[in-house]
Amino acid sequence: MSVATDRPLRIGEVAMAVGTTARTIRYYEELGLLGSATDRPAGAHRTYGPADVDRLREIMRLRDLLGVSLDELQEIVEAVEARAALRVEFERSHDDARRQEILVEALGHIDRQLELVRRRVAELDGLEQELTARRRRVKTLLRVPT
Amino acid sequence: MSVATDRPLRIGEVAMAVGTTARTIRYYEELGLLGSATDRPAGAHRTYGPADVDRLREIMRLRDLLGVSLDELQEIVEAVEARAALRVEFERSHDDARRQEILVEALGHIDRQLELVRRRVAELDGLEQELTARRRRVKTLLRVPT
DNA sequence: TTGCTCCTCACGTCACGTGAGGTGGC
DNA sequence: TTGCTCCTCACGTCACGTGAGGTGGC
Repeated sequence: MSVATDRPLRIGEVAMAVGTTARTIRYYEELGLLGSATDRPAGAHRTYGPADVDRLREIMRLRDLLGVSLDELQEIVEAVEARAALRVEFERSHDDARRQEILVEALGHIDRQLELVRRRVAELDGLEQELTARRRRVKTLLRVPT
Repeated sequence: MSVATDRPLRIGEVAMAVGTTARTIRYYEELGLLGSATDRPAGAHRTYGPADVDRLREIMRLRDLLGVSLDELQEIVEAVEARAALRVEFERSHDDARRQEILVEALGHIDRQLELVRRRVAELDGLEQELTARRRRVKTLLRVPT
């Protein structure tokens, strides 16, 4: 779907792709949410790969949909990193007990996020119920079915 | 469920009831989201009735669940007011054509809000799908069913 | 009268927006 | 070389948080 060249992207391209601004991306880097290339010379352009784009997209989705502060996001991102690290360890490990441990931990991370998502959905469902109830009342008064 | 006295509430009580702070309530009043008692002497305590509490609760819900800015909220609140005014007019009117018009307009307001709510729910559903998919993969690796 | 909550400034903070002035890559 | 996007300060803004100092009602 996207342009399939693997050429590194510049900050403006990334911003456009994920629907934000360059300023926001720099800000997230400053906060440590994005992890900057440590070898970038002062004043040089930032470059990004597909993994960076995915990561930013996920951060923004959590921010928007769950309404968490960037402080809380920091924690979530750390958990995501931890999961990635665990994944690598998992792939390499041949210790079955350790592999089990890693999976259980990963499950915990996922379940905590699911909790947040489901609570939100429930709240939104409540709002939707109310709105549809109102809608029905108005419709009834209009004498037009459904 | 709540304390059933109809005694007017003070700002701290309202804040506690709806889960916010006095500062926020004053700020919303300043922005015109809440409509202040124009006859309150300078320095006198603010008082609130049940209708005020309901209104604040609705504003906060829209803010949190839909993630709209207070600027956009302003518009929504105005729409809510308009609807209330139309409701009064509707009750009093004996002109059937006018009554129809009012209902149609009310329907439009409701449908616009439903649109926002449903879009959000769809986005959250997407996120939930992804998380449950991940969960399933981990579970499979753990060799524990569901 | 003593606490408590309230009041009004007013400055601080978080998550960016928005220029100002300058440098770097097709 | 000319545009364009990028860079780094740095101040502005929105939605409040947080005292500072003072007044008002059970």
